[in-house]
Amino acid sequence: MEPMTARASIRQQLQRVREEAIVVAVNRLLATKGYDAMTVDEVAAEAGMAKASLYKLFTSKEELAGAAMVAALERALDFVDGLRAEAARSDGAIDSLSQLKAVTRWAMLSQLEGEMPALPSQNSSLSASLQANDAYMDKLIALSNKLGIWIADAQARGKLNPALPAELLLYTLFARACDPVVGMLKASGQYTNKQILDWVESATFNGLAAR
Amino acid sequence: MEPMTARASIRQQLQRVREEAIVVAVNRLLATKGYDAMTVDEVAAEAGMAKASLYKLFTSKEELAGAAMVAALERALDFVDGLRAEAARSDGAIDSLSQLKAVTRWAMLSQLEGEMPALPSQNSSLSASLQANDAYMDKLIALSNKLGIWIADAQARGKLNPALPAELLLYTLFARACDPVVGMLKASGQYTNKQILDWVESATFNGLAAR
DNA sequence: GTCTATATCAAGATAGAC
DNA sequence: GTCTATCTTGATATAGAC
Repeated sequence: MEPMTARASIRQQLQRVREEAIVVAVNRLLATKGYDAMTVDEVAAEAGMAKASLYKLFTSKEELAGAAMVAALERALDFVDGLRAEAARSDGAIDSLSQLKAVTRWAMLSQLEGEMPALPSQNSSLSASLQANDAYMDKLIALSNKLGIWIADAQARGKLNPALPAELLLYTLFARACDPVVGMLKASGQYTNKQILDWVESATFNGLAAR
Repeated sequence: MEPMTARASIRQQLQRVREEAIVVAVNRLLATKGYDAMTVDEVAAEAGMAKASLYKLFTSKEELAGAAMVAALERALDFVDGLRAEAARSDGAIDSLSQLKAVTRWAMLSQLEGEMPALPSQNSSLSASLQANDAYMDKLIALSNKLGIWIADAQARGKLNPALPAELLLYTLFARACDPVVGMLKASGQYTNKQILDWVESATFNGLAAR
């Protein structure tokens, strides 16, 4: 009996490694080309296996995208939790606005490095399947809740504009994670990543108008 | 000879009407579903003709999209020219920042009404063909130049943040025309169009942070 | 369990009748 | 000039050998 479970465990680990390779490939392709332009052939090639093998682990292209989106949300949640832990250690020296700015910068940097899968534009066939994906929805709601707490706090303290609905603030932060402006500035090739992040952060929180 | 030219002119007008019906249909579909999800069958159905007839007037799906994008840029240029005329009449009472805000609101309202075709996300097969489309590029550059003049003026007068590169300001205004936040707020169904426009305009120019 | 080869299908594009 | 019917292609998904 021991050998059997050991063998099973090894198999599971191998399978897990292959699954992760696939998810990484999907993530990169979603970030660079988007869902529609991504083909399953490309995913298989990049993950180093035949397409049929891939379909043993994931039953559809939509499921592939779902797994990559879940992984991206997990990274975001990890980052947010890291910030919370840091803030707890710093004993109140880090306010919620700084944390929101840090998440925004992290998301934009991920985009610049080709690691942030693009949000499904509404009406895509993808968005329907994502909304039916429990793992995805759970993570999305968890992330929204954690950001929502910071937003409410920042508004209550007068750091974020209290006249704006919290919903708009949340959506805007999500939108920055796949803001085309970031990619356009990078494509122009004249600026460093730090400049781009500083400017877009400034534009997001302080606005385009002079203060 | 007269009858022939008269007949030809009538034919041309009929053709033109049909072309416009097609462009309107493409525009609506691009605004609601995006390029990839839009099918030529849908376009033909919505324009009220067979697909083969449509292909007599436009040689490819990419050309369809190009024509719709050109029409959208022409609407934007018309609106901008209208603002310039108005400002000329008002004798300096309307400053460039107000004009930029007005264009932004107009673009977002067009989006809310399903009349603003979505910008091609980079790396799309569409963006390559658009960059090879002279009519499109001419209008795009013309619009960028006119907005660029307002931007430079507003920065020189200290109305727009002079620390931000003009390129970022321009890209940001274009991005607002297809900002997913606008659609998400509308989808929530709780807000009027005016509220949405006011809030997103405020977020864009004044920032999310309290002033 | 993995791969080669193939089925299936949707969508862009066209032929040919009228 | 317009339409019906068809071609063609590219991509998702699967069958079956090993």
